[in-house]
Amino acid sequence: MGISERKEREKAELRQLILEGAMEVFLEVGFENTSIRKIAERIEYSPGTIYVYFKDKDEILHELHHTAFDRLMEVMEKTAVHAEPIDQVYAIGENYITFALENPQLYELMFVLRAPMKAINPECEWEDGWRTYNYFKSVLIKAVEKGQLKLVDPEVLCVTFWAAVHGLVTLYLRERFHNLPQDQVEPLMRHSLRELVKQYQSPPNH
Amino acid sequence: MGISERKEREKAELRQLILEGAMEVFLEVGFENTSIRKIAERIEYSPGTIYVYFKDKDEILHELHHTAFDRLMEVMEKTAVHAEPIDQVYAIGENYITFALENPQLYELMFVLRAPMKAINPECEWEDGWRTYNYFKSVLIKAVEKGQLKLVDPEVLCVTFWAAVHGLVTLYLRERFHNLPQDQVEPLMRHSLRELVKQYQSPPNH
DNA sequence: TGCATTTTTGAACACTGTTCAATATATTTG
DNA sequence: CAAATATATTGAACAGTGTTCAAAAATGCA
Repeated sequence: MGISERKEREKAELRQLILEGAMEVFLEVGFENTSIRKIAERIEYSPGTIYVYFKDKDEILHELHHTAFDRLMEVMEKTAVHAEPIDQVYAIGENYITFALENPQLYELMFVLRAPMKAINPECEWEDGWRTYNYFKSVLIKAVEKGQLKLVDPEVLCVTFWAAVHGLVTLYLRERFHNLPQDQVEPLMRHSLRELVKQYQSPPNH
Repeated sequence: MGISERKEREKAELRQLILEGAMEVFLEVGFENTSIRKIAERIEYSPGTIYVYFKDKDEILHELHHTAFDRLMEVMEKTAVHAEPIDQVYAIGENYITFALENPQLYELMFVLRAPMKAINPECEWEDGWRTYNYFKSVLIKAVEKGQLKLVDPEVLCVTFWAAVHGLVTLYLRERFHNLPQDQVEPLMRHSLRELVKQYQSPPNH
């Protein structure tokens, strides 16, 4: 029976079409203005159809958040070209900021908005987030083992660095750096990050 | 003419009543579920009345955000009991985290949500935020001058510390620390902060 | 009391996420 | 091929949202 296989394929294709339309609308008009009706109109289906393929809007946003993580992971893995872990730490931080500033909507979906998290089973893990977290932590551990970072608990290091860059980009994206001269904000953010990592670097031993 | 004075007083009182009702509803049901109709119902007026006293919903949220800053400012100023600026830096950081965790709704209004910022004239300054920012910066400057913090540009110090604690609490409030053992998250956050400030402290001279 | 102002109202508009009986299409059976 | 069945899609309906504005109610003044 090749028919049921074709049907499954078609279902998967329509599901994908919905996600693509959703991503287009989302990137164009932002989270607050993305509606099911707009997505439906974009792909020329009725609003009701979308609910055959997705439980609710949160599930759609969770899927978009998932593909966003794939992109961030790519950006992070590119830093593996650096031979020294400490150089990779700097590179990950810089790329993280760049990613957030270049993809503000995606960034908010991944780390700010509540919606995509609501689609996650409370028991279950936040796999997407954890993948990137653990990648970064593994680099930090290597840097500590090589004596390039001070002997601080890697969990603490990881949370601190992550929170710092997350804080920088979200304060910026949500316009809380409004009073700083706008053309100096991005350099300031990047300077802040470099200085931060520097403070945690091991001092040259005598 | 005492009548027009009384009328003005009554108008101010109703405005205040709306804000109090709005704050009640907001704290009870959160930002996403706060509606003009619910506020109106709470104070037993019709929805239309609210629009006589406020331009739109954002203006109401901006007012709430304003009183929230008054509370945070109180909490910060209490740290002035510390004689040494460096002690005050630690205390401000700790109180900031405590404030955010005890008043999550208010915190999001102040530093996360877009709504209250939309009510601000784009030309104008974000006074509420700037008041607290400058207070913190002045303490940092004192700590640097006293040789308690390393000679880092106070602006960089200020942005870094602020971003770090903001990052910690927002990742927590938006459930991005979901995978960490929940009972260890708050201690971890506070540990992260202490370690951070420690790194920026001046080494003992000679 | 009658008139003029001010204040308050609530229906109406255009949206939102979501549901579900009815319709349309596609597949299988006789 | 035609009828019956199964699947897919629809769009009206529901309860909610922020906001507006003509009408109604309340108040002040002569």
